[in-house]
Amino acid sequence: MAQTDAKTPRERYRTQVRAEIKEHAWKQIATTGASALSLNAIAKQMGMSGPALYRYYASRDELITELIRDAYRSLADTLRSAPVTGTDLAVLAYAVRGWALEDPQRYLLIYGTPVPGYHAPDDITLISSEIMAILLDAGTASARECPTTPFDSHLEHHRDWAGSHPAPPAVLHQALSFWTRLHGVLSLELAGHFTGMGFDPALLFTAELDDLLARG
Amino acid sequence: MAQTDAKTPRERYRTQVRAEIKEHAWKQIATTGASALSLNAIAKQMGMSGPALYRYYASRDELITELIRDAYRSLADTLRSAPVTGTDLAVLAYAVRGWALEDPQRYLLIYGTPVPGYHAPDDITLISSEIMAILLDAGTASARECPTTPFDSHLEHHRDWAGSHPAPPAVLHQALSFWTRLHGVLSLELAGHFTGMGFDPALLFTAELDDLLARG
DNA sequence: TGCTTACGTTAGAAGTTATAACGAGACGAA
DNA sequence: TTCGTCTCGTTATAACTTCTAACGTAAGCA
Repeated sequence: MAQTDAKTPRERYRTQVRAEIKEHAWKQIATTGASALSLNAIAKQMGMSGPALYRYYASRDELITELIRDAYRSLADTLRSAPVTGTDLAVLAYAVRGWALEDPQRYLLIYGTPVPGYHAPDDITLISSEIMAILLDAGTASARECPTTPFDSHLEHHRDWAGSHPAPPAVLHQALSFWTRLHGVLSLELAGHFTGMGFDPALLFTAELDDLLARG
Repeated sequence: MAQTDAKTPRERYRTQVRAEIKEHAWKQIATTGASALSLNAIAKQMGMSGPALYRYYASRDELITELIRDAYRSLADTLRSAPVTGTDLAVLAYAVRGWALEDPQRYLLIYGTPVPGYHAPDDITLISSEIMAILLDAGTASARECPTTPFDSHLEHHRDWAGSHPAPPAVLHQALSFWTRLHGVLSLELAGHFTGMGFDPALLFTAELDDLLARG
């Protein structure tokens, strides 16, 4: 997580309290959602009175931003340490799904409805592109011949987001489809839009994934 | 919209004020998002003081529920009046996209991150299944032969959500994929996750749609 | 042994949702 | 027209929220 090996005892205490605050914040978010996160409630749970928290986080937004950052990093770490055996984009998909189901609110904190005014700091978009790079790596490894679509041609000249990654347009396209399709199923499932419909969301997830991998 | 032809002048006034409240609520949601909707602010904009609104809506949740209901109905109406010319599921897709871009927060109010405790009333799920029925109708009209997937078999015995609709499993599957894929692209686009990436979200939307319609 | 700095406290401002009590006025009926 | 009822909008209040300000204490450092 954060730098635990601080120099002064003060810094060590500080980072430990910050971590404890985030701990309580996650517990609260898991049950009430991020929009209902209350600094006051966290403070009371920790046995100290309201404004004390502002020594550690300048505002509620700063705490949430840190939670978002941690969530992104957790997802990136999960994907990086997924047992990708050569051509398996599917492993990444199930890693994402497992990570999302493990803590739905954590997934929704990243990919759910954003606050209109909010703008993510640069380091968060960095982690985001790190995640895309992992997808591109796996996609490149399992690349296969498939007809070029108009969107592929478009990506040929609009691939800034891929940075200097050597993946061809078809792989870029596959990574984007991978992202949007899995998010489509996952977000609707986590938001509860499938409840009561009767079918198994896991099977729809697998079906979407299979269709994506068999494309061409 | 609502019943404008009420009997007594009192009821007429009441429904008009309720409509005006929603009007202001939508304006506020469009800029600040639903989570920041303030009854007090609406009241002040309408020239009356805070608690007066509670004569018209028992709580903030009730107002938001009504907004969600209206949003669902608006989407259903948009789809029903879309110029579906026989085999065109694509027309429905662009109708959805147009409706979503017209007021992103309205789309996110329906398909965005829900409040964990919230449970939609029955009439809302009715409208939701009405929307699914429209998709199934269009899918049935443009049905084509395609290999049966494991998920199709699953849907054969888990199709309660389709009610008594005569669509075969392959069409049910297509409707679900239609829903999840378009939502995947749309929600990420509306949430701003594509900003700065350089490519055109509309083209990715079209690519996903084309791939869906060419499946088989 | 001090000095400094960080921490936690209480007090308070400016918001929010929501309830309670009250006055005024509009509506419907006699 | 007059009268009773019922609805509406008001103010006051409670219980929240985030966040700032001022103050005392105590821990760390020289």
